[in-house]
Amino acid sequence: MFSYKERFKYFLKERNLKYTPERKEIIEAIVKLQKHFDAEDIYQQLRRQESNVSLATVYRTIPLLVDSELIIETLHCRDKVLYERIYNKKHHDHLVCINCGRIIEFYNEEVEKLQDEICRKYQFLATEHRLGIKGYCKGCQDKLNIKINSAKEKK
Amino acid sequence: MFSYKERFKYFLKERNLKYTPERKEIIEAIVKLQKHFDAEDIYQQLRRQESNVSLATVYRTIPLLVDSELIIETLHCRDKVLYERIYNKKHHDHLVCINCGRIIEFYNEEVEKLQDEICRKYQFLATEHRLGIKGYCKGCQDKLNIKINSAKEKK
DNA sequence: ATATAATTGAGAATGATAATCAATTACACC
DNA sequence: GGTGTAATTGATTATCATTCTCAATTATAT
Repeated sequence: MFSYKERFKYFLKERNLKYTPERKEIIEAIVKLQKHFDAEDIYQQLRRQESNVSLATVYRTIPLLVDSELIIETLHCRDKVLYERIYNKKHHDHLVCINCGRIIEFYNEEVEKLQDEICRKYQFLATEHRLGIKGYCKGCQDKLNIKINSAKEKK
Repeated sequence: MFSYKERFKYFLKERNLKYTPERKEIIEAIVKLQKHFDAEDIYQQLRRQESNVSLATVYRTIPLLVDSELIIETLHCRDKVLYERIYNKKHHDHLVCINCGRIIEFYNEEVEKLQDEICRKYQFLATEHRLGIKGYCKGCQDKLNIKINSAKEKK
């Protein structure tokens, strides 16, 4: 199993692209980031590790990271695109609290199987799938005093 | 069962908001739009029906339409937010072709049940859920000569 | 070492959406 | 049916994430 850096290097070579110090530093930043992050988070992490890679380069590098399957676009949150690392990670889906922003990850084998079934039915070749459930986490339900079965009343 | 217009009127009254000619025209436009649409599509439809409602008002009205559960935000496509009507419509999910943009709608009872189960497990109160599968539709698979099991090679 | 295509940073451009504000208007109350 | 007031509107400007431009630089194949 290759490291993120090795995998990226290989991907770049495969496409006759260059492995630059900037790309190396971005990979190093990505690996340090936890959970979900956006372009600005990567940029901030670069600052933290004394790197001067520009935000433009961060934006330019993101599609390469996505294509090389090191990260994936997961959610849109407040007009921002959020990514997460996927290399050597198990696929999962998300529960997103619309009140506090908390993200709960889950994996359900049955859901995966059903998706395969659905794709077969429509002769669809899936490259990616995403199940996102939005609502209120337990904490916020209590805080807001929302009762089960009345989510629709609450805004 | 109320019409879109009646439902919206009622919603506005409930909140002490006004039922203006502009809002009436927007509702009329929404009802005429097929499938998925964005703010600009609503604006164009308004032009078609001789209405001069401004784009600003369209943007301002969208959250009201969402809150009143007449439309729902379905997908992000090329930096645009797409909506669709949901009042008196059955819930469904989407298969989105990343080559031609075609959207296939489907409904799967099992998936719905599993989602309820997952929410129960995490004590999560769902207000909305979305299952989006991206990939290649049959037509594009043929056109691009993509073989099943090699989606990952293709970009 | 050289050639060349890829890459970079800085800043300008884009484009969807949101905010501002003065003028207008719906509607609850009399 | 008038009145008062808070909501609404159009026009315009602002915002802000993301993309583009371009001249200068650099990685790498030969």
